[in-house]
Amino acid sequence: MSRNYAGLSRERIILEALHIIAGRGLGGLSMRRLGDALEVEAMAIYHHFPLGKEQLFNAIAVYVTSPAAVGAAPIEGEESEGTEEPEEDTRPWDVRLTAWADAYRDRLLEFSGALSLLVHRAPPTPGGDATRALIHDALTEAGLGGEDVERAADALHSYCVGAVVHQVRHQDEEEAPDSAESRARFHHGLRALLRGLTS
Amino acid sequence: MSRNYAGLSRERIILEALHIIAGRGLGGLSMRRLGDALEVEAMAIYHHFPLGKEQLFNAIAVYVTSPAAVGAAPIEGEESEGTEEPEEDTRPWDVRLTAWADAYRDRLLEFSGALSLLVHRAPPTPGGDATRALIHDALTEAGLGGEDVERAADALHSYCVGAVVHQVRHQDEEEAPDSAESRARFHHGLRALLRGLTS
DNA sequence: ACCTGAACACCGTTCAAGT
DNA sequence: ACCTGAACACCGTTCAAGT
Repeated sequence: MSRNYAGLSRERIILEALHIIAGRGLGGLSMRRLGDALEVEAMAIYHHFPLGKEQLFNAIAVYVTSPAAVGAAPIEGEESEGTEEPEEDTRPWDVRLTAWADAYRDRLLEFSGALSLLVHRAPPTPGGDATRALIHDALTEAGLGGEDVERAADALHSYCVGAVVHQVRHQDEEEAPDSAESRARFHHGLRALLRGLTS
Repeated sequence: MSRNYAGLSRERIILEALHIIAGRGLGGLSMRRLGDALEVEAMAIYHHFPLGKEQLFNAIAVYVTSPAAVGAAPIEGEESEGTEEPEEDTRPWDVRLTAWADAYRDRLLEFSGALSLLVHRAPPTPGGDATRALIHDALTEAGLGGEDVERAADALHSYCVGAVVHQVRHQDEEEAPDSAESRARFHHGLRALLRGLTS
C-alpha cells in the first residue's frame, strides 16, 4: 500500500510502548503489536531503534527515570525564556528531599508496568544532574559531608525504589493497603531514614 | 526414542532455570532451552507446570525469596532431629535484624538475574512466617508497638530490596563500587534506617 | 503418571525493495 | 530518510499419542 509518512519518532514509539505496557503488561509488548498501535509495519520501528527491542527497553528505562522525576520541576517556559537559571528553592532541606522523593515515587508508580525494566537497566543518575545536585545540596545543608553524602544519596534512592517495588508487589493481595495508607507508610520510612542519616 | 524417565521435578526444573538465568539472563530462558538443559523435550515441563512459563516464573519468585532467606538458618539436621523447636536467638534485636537483612540481601544478590521477576510476583511474606516473626519480635523488643511494627517491617523490606536493585543496576558502570564498598553502603543505610525507626 | 513429537500461532530480526 | 513485505529462525502452548 505505497508510502506511509507515519511521522514516527523515538518519543512517539516510547509513549505508545508505555501505553501498551500499562494495558497488557510488559509481556504484552511485542514489536508487531507496537507497530499496529502506531499504524505502521513493525519493521518501521527498527529505523528509529536499529538495535531492536533491547534498545527500546533501554530507552523506556531512561524515559521513565528522567527529567520529569525531578521534584518541583520548573513550570515549562512560563517565565524567563532567556535565562536558564532555575530559581533557588528556599525551602528547608528536608522539605526539598521529601518533595523529590514524592515526585520520584509518583513517577515510578505511574509507570509501574515498566518497573522490572529498571532493575537491570541503569540510566546514569536517575533524573539527571539537576536531581543529583538537588539531593547533594540538601544533604550538605543537613550537615553531611564527604563520603556520607554519597552514601545517604544511595540509601535514599534505594529506599524509594524499594518502596515502590514493595507496593506494586503486594497491591493485588487481599490485605493490601489503599493508596493513602501506602503513601503514609512511604513517608513514615522516609522520615525515619532521613532522621537516621542526619543524626 | 521411546520412554524417558527423566526424573523431572519442580525443584530440578527451578534450579536449572535459575542456572540458565544466571548464565544468559532472564531473556535467555526459553522452555525449549530449559528442556534441552534437563535432557527432556520442552513439553515435559508442562507436566510439572501445567500453566506454563508464567507459573514457572512464579515458582522461581517464591523459591528465591523463600526459606533460606531467613537470617541465621538452623544447621540442617545436625542436632535435635526430634524436636522442631528452633533454639532461641538471644542476641540483641539490632544484631538479629542486621543478620536477617544481610542474609536477605545475599540471597537476592545470588539470584540477581531473577530480580526483575520479583517486582510483579509477590510471595506471601518473603522468607515465610518464621522470618515475619523474627522481624516482628525484634522490632517489638526495640520498643515499637502497634502500627509502627508493620510500618517499620515494610520500610526494612523496601530498603533491602531497593539496595539490591540499586547495586545490580549500577554494577556495570565504571565508577561502580566493589562488593566490599557496596556492603558497607548497605550497612550504613541500614543502621541509619534502624536508628530512625526506633528513635 | 510422565514424557514425546508434530502442529499452530506468534515472535524478533534480516534483507531487498520501494518512494 | 523512512517505510514496506516477504522470509527465517525461534518461541510458547495444545493436543493426540506413546508407555
